[in-house]
Amino acid sequence: MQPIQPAPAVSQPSVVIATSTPATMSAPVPVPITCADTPTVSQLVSKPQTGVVDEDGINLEEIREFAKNFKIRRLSLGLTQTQVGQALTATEGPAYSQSAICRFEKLDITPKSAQKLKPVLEKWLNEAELRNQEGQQNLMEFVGGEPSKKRKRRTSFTPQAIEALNAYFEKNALPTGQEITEIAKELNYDREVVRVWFCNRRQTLKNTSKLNVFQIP
DNA sequence: GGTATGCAAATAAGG
DNA sequence: GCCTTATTTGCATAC
Repeated sequence: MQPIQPAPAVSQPSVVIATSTPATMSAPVPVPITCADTPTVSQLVSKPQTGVVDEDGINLEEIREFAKNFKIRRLSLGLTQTQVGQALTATEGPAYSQSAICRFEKLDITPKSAQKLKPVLEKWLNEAELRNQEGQQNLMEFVGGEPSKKRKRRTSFTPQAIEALNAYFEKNALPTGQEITEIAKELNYDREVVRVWFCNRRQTLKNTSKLNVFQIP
């Protein structure tokens, strides 16, 4: 079919934050170049100057408390993050992965996300504890439900597909609808998936070149 | 084998 | 419908 090309040399969007300074200069500020990075709950909560309530009126202290408790209660039920994630995907409400549970427990998420996730976890955990009281078997039934779900599963492109997409991108970063349809057909991916790929690719390209502007020569 | 995390796919919102 | 920009979230894999 198609011989795999050596490498299009499309430099990966590695976020290089230039901190390497000539030995003499001692930088008092850690790393000020963060383009619009929304801070996580844990970052905010560990900052004494910010109160317990953030700009959007989210009670960070309450979330921190709940997250801590959630973990304790989850472990008491003998459940893993993976199990909780799977169970959440089964019950109604949004689906979440093990990563999401992990990030919530660590508060490695924005206050907004935490605020959204908290009631979902709260409700689920209460239900799980109730089931557990009725017997271990009951809990396991509750945990192991059917998949189904809202958010589209993340597509994993094959290395060959990425290579091909990058090749198209280098020729034309903004393909027309018709072109997208053809590329999708050619590579055998959903048209929408391909369209979003181009959007994301343009975005990362733009962001990385923005970052480069700040790099010390 | 459970948890943490980097990268990037998917989504939200505004135009 | 499609774009951009900002953000959320999950797969894959390192720890």
